[in-house]
Amino acid sequence: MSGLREKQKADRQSRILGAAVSQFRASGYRSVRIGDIADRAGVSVGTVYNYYQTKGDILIAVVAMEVEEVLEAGAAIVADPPEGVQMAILSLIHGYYDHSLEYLSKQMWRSAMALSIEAPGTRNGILYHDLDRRLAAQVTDLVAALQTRGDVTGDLNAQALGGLIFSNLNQNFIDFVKDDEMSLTVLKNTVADQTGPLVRLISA
Amino acid sequence: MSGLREKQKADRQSRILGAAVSQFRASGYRSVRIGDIADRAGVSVGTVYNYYQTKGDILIAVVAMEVEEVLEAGAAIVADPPEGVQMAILSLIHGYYDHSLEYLSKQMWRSAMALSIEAPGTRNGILYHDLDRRLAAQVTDLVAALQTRGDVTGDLNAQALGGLIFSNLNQNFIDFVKDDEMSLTVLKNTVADQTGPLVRLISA
DNA sequence: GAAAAAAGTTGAACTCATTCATAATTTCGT
DNA sequence: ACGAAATTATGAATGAGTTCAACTTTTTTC
Repeated sequence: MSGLREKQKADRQSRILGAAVSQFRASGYRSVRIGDIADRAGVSVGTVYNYYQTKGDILIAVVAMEVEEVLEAGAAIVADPPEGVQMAILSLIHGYYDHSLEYLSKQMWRSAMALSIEAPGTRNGILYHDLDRRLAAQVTDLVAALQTRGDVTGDLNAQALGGLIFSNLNQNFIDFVKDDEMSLTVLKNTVADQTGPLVRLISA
Repeated sequence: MSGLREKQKADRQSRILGAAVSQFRASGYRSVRIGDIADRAGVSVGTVYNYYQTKGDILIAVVAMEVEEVLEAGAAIVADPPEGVQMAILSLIHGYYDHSLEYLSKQMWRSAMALSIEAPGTRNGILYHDLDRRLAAQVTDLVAALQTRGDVTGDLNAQALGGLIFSNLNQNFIDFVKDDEMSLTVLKNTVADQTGPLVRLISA
């Protein structure tokens, strides 16, 4: 008979998250009030705070879902990269970008990024940073895999190259979410342009 | 007879900015209340809002001071770059980094970055973005100058290379301000490691 | 099965950025 | 120099995230 409480908890947690996500997407993170989320989830304001420490926590939970899926798709590419350095690297990056708006809108990404930058020491900031770190590591893994396969010059530092490529794809993604008018196509082209020279230079 | 008002205005504006900067540096942007700034500046809360539209405006005003000076120092390097691609690029980057904490603390940078990301369409966001854009353009200018001098392979796209280098120095700077423990030395070393391979590859 | 203990829910109260109607001050016309 | 007009200063009121002491519900104990 100890299952009731757990069931109610899981139920409430998912109602709160669901209410939050749909309203964040519809009206933007900022303009959704905790009271709105509470109403839609059928709980009180205080209860929302029993499940998520801050409003930002709810947002970061969504980001985590998104990035976990992105990482999973990326792992498949790293395990068996397409032929050609350019193709391999770009398909990883495009995989990231194409999935990025599955759960989150640009506005939500902006708020999440802002949160993680302003409060890096909080649970949220750390969580976000860790996701970033894992993405960067995955890019490095891909470079290393291409080196092993002989596609990338062996004497180059995979760590450094991975960091360089990741910082570029990340920075361009930031520019993308900052500009509501910018399309995924433009984002991809910009990154292709910027990593293009590098890719040609490192190809064995 | 029409000078009194202007003098008072200039005086108040600088008192407000001064009060804000010293308190931001001492206690961090977030924990300083508008009332604290008003008290220290000898004006009312409402008056602070007559001079700056939001709390963030005050912070961005400081960022602008900082970056304008950085750009000025950078222009001198672009006009007459040190010998060697590595040296030239790193001295520009180091110039940026070394000046970056003149007026702003890491905490203040974090808040400013968060502001600019979350609200890119506001006056503040646009201002910040413009400063970023000018920094990226300066890096591109340096690459182009090095190409003209024959230090960098001529057939490479200076715009793309500049973008790549800038995104990397910017991303690493973000990591730097996010980590209170990280020293300027570590920051410089990381960037040197990551741009190193690239620099070697593009040297004529 | 009832009462005590534990866990969870609630919404009013608190803080702080921002607004706005009113009051004070400076400037201008005569 | 005086009153009207324009500009600016003021701080109480508003709105939203967050906290917390009192109240409910679930679980455990006997």
